[in-house]
Amino acid sequence: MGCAVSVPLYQAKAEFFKTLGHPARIRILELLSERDHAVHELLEKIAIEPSNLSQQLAVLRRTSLVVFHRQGGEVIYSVSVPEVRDLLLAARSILSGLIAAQGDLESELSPTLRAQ
Amino acid sequence: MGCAVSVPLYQAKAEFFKTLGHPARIRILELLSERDHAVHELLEKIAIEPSNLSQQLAVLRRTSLVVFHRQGGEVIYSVSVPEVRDLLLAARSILSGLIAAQGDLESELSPTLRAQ
DNA sequence: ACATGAGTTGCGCAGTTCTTCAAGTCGTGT
DNA sequence: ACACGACTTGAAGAACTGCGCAACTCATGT
Repeated sequence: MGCAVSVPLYQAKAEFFKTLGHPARIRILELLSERDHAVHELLEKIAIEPSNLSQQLAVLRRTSLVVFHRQGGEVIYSVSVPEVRDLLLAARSILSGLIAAQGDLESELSPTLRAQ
Repeated sequence: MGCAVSVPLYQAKAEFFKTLGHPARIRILELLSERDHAVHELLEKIAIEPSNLSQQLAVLRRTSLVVFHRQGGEVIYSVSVPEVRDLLLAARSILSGLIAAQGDLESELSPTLRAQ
């Protein structure tokens, strides 16, 4: 493949991970990877202001991780890249490994974090 | 879901992705997932200030993604969680999908962004 | 035409993160 | 004991994000 990309790949990767680096956005992607949701449905399940939700959706749209379409009065979002689900799962497994390891160390110091 | 958690999992995930959301840190992880590196070796391959590199290493250390040990005069870093490699690969494949898709659309609209 | 529910956008402030410079620590060789 | 290379830490300003409020758009129902 010809292809030295001029926006170096590692920078694109960083951008990509940045868009995943926010609790609300993670939550949204998790919900959408179960099934499509209208904005007001997301709103019921994620406790944030409508405008805030809208902004987070805009971030996800900008990186094309989600797409939307109108249907009657509502706007329906869906994940555009199904593999995102795998990525989230991979992250969870790494994460639980890390937490378990730290838990071992910290269980004496701060028992607070343990239960996941 | 049994599981009300003190640090909700999706928040921990977001934190995790945040630590991946920086070009230098991605670069470091990529290099370390090939083989262990001393700091000055990383410095040769990543064009940033020593102190900056050190800070980014500190971020990765804080989340336990890397570990280090001294050996003579140098400090050697290694990835502590080998699965990180898979995660980076997964990200790359999603990313190249996205870039390919966007490239198709944008090549006619804004040739500006392309090479870069 | 108007009101209403569903979403989005613009803006300003508060809080974070990045980056650089200067100063500090820790080993090794002399 | 001293100097030097290899790193790390601290601090401060710039740059960026996140959040809520108010204003706006758009489609539907009356």
